Amino acid sequence: MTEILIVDDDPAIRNVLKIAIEQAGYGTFEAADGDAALRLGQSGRAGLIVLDIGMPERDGLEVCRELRKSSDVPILFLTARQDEIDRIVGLEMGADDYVSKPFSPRELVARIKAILKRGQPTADPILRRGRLTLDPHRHLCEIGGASVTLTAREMEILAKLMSHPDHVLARPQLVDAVYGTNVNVSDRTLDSHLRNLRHKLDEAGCIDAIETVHGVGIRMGPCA
Amino acid sequence: MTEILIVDDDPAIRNVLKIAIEQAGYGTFEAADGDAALRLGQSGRAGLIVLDIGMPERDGLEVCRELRKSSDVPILFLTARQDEIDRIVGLEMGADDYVSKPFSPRELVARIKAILKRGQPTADPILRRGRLTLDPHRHLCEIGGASVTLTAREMEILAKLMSHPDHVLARPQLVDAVYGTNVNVSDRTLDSHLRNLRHKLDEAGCIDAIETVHGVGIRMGPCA
DNA sequence: GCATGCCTGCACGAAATTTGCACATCCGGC
DNA sequence: GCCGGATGTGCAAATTTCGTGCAGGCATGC
Repeated sequence: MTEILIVDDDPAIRNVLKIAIEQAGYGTFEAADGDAALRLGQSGRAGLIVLDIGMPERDGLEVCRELRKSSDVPILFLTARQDEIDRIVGLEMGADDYVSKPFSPRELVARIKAILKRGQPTADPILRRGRLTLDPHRHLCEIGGASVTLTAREMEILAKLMSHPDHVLARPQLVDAVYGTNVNVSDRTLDSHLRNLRHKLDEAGCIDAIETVHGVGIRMGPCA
Repeated sequence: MTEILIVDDDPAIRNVLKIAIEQAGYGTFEAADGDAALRLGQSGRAGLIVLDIGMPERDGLEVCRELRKSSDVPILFLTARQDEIDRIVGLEMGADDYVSKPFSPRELVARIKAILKRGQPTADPILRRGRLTLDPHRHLCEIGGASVTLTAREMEILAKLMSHPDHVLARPQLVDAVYGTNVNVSDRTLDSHLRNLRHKLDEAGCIDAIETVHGVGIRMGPCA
């Protein structure tokens, strides 16, 4: 049976959630603060996490960010204020959906079912690497919460690099990935894009994320 | 039947693991500390090892490092803290996966099945020899955890040597392996590369890892 | 039509590597 | 102990690979 982790600092709300969700046939377990949420979330026990954003100390966004480093568990956000919503609709968090307070239990359960039904295919393969997040499908890139504007080519190159973390990709491989085979583009062109990409990543704080291995190729570094 | 070695200093956790794993149809046997783990692990009886990182005395990382010198048995780490996770994701350890405490037995079993199913094809052929680890695909070289920077040629030569441990390779063979046949490079050139390689390995602590057999060729020594 | 942004890729300087010469050493056989 | 071939070493030229500044070509939006 799928188990759902409920995270909210308000016991009353936790209880409402618990009842609604269990009545829908899912198991539940709870966390009252960010730290506990993180610990339980990382256990892998949860098939989905209902996560309140507004919590003292470690808030939901932060918990989500941490969790995403090691897990792709679906997350459904609970939000109280409109401006919180703005912060999660972006890809930043890798949130799967959100529900505003006050919410109707019935709607909440419906959202949960929808998320679980669409199953694993978290649809868009969102690439993560350290503080760097890339969603090629939506053409979005963020570093530690700040969004970075990339051009089409930059996005393609970065996506290819990120989909093979740590691996050294030869220039021809990269060119093929971006332009398709049997296309003739100069190595200098690739370099130009790499330069722009590096510049942007550097500015956003990911210094030296793209490494050059002389005579071999390009590698996606840690992006600490 | 596949037998799984459970290593943890906490008897309670060992028991949880034992029950979960046996219920999944695997046999188990246990070790309560690093020394025992090493002894049992080297016996070759285990088809997989579940290894706790946080143990007094000889910790899991050290056990893994030792085991890797002589075995490719799959290892699933148990970790309690995030910073431990950081240390194993690198290639250094050759860990196959990890599970955070507290963990759900179900997930643990799922991970075990996944690892065993994916079988041997540990994907990238990673060369190991004593404290020396070489990953040609990632163009990474590590000695006892410290990374060593190699150039393209050095990497090729070392890879060739490591893929024939203890065998003496004639110079022509080495040259062919690196440059392809019917290429004309001076023996002095190979010597130059060997010199640089030796220098780097020495500095990193692997002294005399590359031996010369006068009149015959080059051999990859133990790299103690 | 014009401004703006992106894609390409040329020319050139900067670096990182590779190569191998000239000479010192070493090894093994006699 | 001496000799010739096999190796190791210091060094610097030759080569290969990169990064950068810059400019033309295009497509898009106004």
